Amino acid sequence: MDADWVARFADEVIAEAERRAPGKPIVCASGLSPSGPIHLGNLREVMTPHLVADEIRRRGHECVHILSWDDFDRFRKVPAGVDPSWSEHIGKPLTSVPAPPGSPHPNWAEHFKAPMAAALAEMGVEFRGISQTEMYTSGAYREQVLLAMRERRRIDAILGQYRTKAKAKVADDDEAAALEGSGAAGEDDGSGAGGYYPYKPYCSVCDRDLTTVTSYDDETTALAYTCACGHAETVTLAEHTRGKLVWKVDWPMRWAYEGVVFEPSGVDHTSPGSSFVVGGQIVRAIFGADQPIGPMYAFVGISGMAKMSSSKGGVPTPADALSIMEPALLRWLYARRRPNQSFKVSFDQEIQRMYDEWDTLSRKIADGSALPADQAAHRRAATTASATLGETPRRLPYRTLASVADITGGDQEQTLRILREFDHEIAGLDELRPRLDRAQHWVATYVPAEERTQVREEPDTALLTTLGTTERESLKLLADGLDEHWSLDGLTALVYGVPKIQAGLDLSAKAATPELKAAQRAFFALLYRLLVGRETGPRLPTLLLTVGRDRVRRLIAS
RNA sequence: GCGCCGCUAGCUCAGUUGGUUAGAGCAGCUGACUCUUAAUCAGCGGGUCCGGGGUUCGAGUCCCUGGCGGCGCACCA
Repeated sequence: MDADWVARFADEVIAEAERRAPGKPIVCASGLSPSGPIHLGNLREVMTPHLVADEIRRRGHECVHILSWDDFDRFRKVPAGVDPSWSEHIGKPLTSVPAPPGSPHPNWAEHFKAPMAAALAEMGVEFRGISQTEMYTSGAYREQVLLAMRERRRIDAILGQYRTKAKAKVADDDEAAALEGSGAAGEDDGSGAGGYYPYKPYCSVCDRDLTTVTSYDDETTALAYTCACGHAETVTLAEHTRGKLVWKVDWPMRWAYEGVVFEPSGVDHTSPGSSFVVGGQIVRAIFGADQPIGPMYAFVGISGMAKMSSSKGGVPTPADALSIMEPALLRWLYARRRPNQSFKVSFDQEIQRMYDEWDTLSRKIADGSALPADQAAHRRAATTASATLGETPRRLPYRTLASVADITGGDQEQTLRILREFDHEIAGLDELRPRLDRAQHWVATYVPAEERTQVREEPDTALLTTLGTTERESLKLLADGLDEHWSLDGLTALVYGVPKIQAGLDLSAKAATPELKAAQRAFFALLYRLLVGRETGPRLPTLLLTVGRDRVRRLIAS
């Protein structure tokens, strides 16, 4: 049996589920707020339960992974890059805010949910999405809402244990004064004159949550509120559906409602008084259910996209990552590290090393030499309980594909011709996809222009005129040999052979004296300077083939 | 102030409920190769498991205590 972190959580969850509700499907959960682009950090909120749920299914247990879309949350702020006029929607549910201009989606929440759902599908993540807007507005949580309101004083007391601001500080004047002086805003006191209420209605006139509950009657469920827009009314909570429980009550309510056994959360929920800690008390005391097993996951960083992300006005999303790597690789990044460990998703050169590691691991899996934990991570990345993720039929190294994409600029014909020199059995580019597409996209989108290979348009006459006779001779030898040696192997022999001939040796002589090696190195550097204006570049045979005979001759003619 | 997490090879990390001689990848070194540019293949070396105390026949693993680093919280979802 595997002993990686996923298997250990699965052990724990299965045992706990047996204790709580024997024989029932096991529930793992994720929650996402579609208030903006859903990034790679948020993906961990989904991948962690996904991997655990998938392991549970592999073991033959019935398991459902629910993904709660917190689309009934309030629209909090207008992100940079969006028309400031959207500020009029602040306070409305995310599903009532218009999508950003040009979006094909009906509202703000849908605009950000859609790409995430597509990325998850591509990654083989199966889940049951639950719109909180639908749940609340359909009255699904009716009983729970009424219960929470009935128990508001006990909820208030639980929350009160963690409240440190001035309100409850009648006992210690000095400390209260000190807190006042610390600059914290003291005006937003959730519990108004009428007391504490865990339910917040959206105003029936302006649809914003700038409301204050002023009274509630347990018998009739009559709830009176006022809104900052001037509206005031009394509704019957037993029939009202345009409002929600405050977050710290909402979350534990859903744990109980869905019977969640496993739901991780970000490290920002670890503090005393945070929603996970308070939620644990509330779910037990008010809703009579247990808190899920909930590991805290660390943040996911990125590398190599600092400039891009700021210019695009956002952080990279799973879709961005999938544009430069295959789904299995992205899954692997989340499977190989324990949740409490942070890691980075690479958009820079690191991705090449990442792919090398992945290919090496795949080979070790094939010949059985991989370590158990590595085997587990690989299997979780490449397959799920119900599917095998699509993979590239013929897998050439990512760095090779990237290098070819770099010098061909994505030209199909040239790409095929050059790659065939690496692997003669390639029938067509299709069998190199989708890895080839990802590598090409990476080069085109994320490799900085100054690191791209740029073949010179015109000869470097300034350099050519300074060359000595030996160098001129070497260039002539190369130019004269191009026709005869026009293949990957032939050109390899030629570029190494030119310095040999100049040293009085035969083209194919076996010799590797330090002097000859130095001469070869110098010759290569000269060719790079003349062809691409730098000291180094892609392997010369590859480069020469790509540039073409005539252009090579033109660039090195002295 | 309160709380969470981390500290194992040069780097990134594995190390079930304590149990032989603490393992991988990358980097490094050596060798092979007419294949330079972070090529490929084969092999090798490399650790005071943050410090101190304790429990135990036995501690990287458990307890206590210091240190360093990262992050979060104070009636926001």
